[in-house]
Amino acid sequence: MPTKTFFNLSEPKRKRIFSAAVEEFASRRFSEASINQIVKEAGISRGSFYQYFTGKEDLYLYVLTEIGKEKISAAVPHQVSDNEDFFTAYLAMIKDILAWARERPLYTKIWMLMEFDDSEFIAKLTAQFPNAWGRLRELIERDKKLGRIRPDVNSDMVIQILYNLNLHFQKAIIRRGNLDDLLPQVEELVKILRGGIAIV
Amino acid sequence: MPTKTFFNLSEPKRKRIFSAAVEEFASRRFSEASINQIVKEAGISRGSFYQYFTGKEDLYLYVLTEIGKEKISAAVPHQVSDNEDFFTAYLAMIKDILAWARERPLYTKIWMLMEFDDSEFIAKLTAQFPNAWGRLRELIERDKKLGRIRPDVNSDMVIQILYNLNLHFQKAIIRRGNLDDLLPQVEELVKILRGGIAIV
DNA sequence: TACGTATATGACAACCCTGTCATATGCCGA
DNA sequence: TCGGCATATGACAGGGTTGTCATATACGTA
Repeated sequence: MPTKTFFNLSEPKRKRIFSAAVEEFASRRFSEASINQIVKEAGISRGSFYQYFTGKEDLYLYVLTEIGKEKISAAVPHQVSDNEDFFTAYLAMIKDILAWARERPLYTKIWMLMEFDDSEFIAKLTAQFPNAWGRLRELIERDKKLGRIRPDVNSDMVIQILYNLNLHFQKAIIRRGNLDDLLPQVEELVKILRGGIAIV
Repeated sequence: MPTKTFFNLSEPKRKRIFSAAVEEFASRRFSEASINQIVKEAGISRGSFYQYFTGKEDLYLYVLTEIGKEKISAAVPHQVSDNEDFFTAYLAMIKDILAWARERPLYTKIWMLMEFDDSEFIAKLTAQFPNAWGRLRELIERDKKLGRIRPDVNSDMVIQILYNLNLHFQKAIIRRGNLDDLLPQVEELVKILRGGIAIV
């Protein structure tokens, strides 16, 4: 948690620091991110930084919290009804995420880099936050009971497939800003997931 | 390529350096690996290192070449016959990899860490080597013609699914060195890929 | 033995990084 | 105006990294 001193700062200054942090954390993994770079970019002195935050972890947590706040207030949580099956719910969710990725590419990149950081701190962090995929898992279980999904499939594996492919799509977005040909790909993925690829 | 001086060295000394390099490259990504650590472990001086190799890249390339030599001489390349379909071929490939991983855990870890390194050097390196996934793609195409795989599925998407899940498994292995529960997971993945999860 | 070549060495400069701390400046109320 | 508190600063120490280079030692041959 940032210090009282930090919150006493003027909003422009706070935003300057926040932006600098976002920029750094979106370009390097947490473990490689440099406080030096951040203070330079934010135009504050090294000493000041340690008067605002106890260290890099503190700042990172603050950035994540702020991003989370904005995301919650921005995203309209997708409502799932009973006659909407898992597949369409997933597609809707993906569309939400893709929209968010287009709107806030830096935030998305921070999230992505977090995925590829093996530091102790990041491991602990991701372990704490229960992700959105948990809700999706529940949908699979529900559809199993409703007779829409084969009860013998491993729900976790399905989530793993979707989660990792999602990561792949995000990577693609960041590389080449175009996301028009992405939705067809997701639809292709859903098609394969739904019916498999083998001829029986 | 290492210098003439390096190859003039006694075999024990060469092996000592090689082992130290393997150990370092198996515990940190290439970009994070430290020459200091390697020379310390190998018991040679910093100056000597630069008399053997032009730099870290040179050493890394040498290590990869040596590993490649050993792999080629050790692994019996898996032969794919016509009556063996894509799924069993894929499973066989995974089993080969797992066997190799058990035999040479450090080499496998080097290969895994390479996947998660975004440095320029590693990007160029992996771009050069045509990967095993290309061959797998050909198998899918073949099975489409043989009427084993639905011709309307996107082969690239199938490869993407396998590749990204593979990446995920790698990550899990790196985090907690256990690879015993991997095969069941891969089998579950194949099951889903084969027949899908929906009830029609 | 003596000399030239091959090999080994670690100090060095240069460049990163972090966290601290004595000092300086700003601000506000008495 | 003056004191006291809040805030800002950058030099500093200590740690890491890399690549170089003058020097020292070993080795082999004449």
